[in-house]
Amino acid sequence: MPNSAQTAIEKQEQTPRKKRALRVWLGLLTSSQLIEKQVRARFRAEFDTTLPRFDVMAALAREPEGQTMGDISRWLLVSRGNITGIVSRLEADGLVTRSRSTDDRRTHLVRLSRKGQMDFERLSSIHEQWIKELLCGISRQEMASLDELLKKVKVCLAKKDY
Amino acid sequence: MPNSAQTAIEKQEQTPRKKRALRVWLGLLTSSQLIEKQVRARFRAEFDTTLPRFDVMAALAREPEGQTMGDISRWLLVSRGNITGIVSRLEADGLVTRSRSTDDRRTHLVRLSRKGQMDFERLSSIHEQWIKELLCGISRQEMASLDELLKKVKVCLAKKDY
DNA sequence: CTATCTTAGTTTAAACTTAAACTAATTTCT
DNA sequence: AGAAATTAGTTTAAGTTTAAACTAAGATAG
Repeated sequence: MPNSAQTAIEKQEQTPRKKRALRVWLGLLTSSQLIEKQVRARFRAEFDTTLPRFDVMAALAREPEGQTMGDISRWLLVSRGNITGIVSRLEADGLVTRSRSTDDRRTHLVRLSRKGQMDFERLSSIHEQWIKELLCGISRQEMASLDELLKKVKVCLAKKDY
Repeated sequence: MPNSAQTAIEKQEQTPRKKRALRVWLGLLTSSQLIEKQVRARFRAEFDTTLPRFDVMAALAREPEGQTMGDISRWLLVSRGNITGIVSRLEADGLVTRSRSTDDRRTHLVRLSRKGQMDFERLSSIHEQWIKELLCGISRQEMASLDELLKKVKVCLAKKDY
């Protein structure tokens, strides 16, 4: 019975591989969640703002010329409708401006207001500090490996369109 | 001016370290988000269910005796109120049962129903397969390193109570 | 004993998130 | 040019998520 023997070997190989992948996935998820919880709590406690608001502002800060709703949505990997809501609230608070583009009248150009820029600079600097402190137990080499491995994971995932 | 010279050196050291931590954090976040998007879309398309529902069922499947709302909440790193909502919907669909504990009448014991168990086994097996496929570009060694590094990150974060 | 403190769970309000339907503007095809 | 397909953004409905307020049950301390 070479067939059933082969099956047994395959099983022996395959089950651990599945488990390893699952472990990695749970590890990624848990690490992200732990950091996110910390950052979220600090944004609320110290600046009375939220992580999604910060994320949108960070996306905008990357492009002083402004970005469209679609740009932000793709950069942050969230839905367009989601961005509509967050940008609306930021606009109501005077942190961003939204203006219709003249050449393509479908697109809206969003950019940080003066106040938005100032607020973001403050938040951004302290946010960086938080992350540094949260990961202070990880050595330079470990960070580099992690960075490298995560890049591989991203490349590997980028190909899978569902 | 030994002081300003020292400051310059510190700056040279410090800025890269901050940036490295930030890169790692963004890498973790993006990887998680990419996997999560895939899994979420597949759960919806193939089983007409959601990731949070699956997560709660997975937590329950770990303990056939049942778990309290607080257990689930702590295991999944989400708020108790959140669990109340998801468990209520799962209960309405006949996938879990909720019963008051007799010795401590504050706690409710939640467990998978027969139907819940059967559904979960099916979902769980295919879910494992998805994750394996999504991470198929990562070698055994790389998975092992990643697992190790993520464990370190978790240990390092577990100490930081805010 | 009973007043106080803590813990388990729910409820509430607000924000976030998604997928899907929709509107408006642009592009493509004929 | 005009119809059809595509794209950008919003809206909607349902579910997820949190923090904070609340209810009820148990534990503690006087």
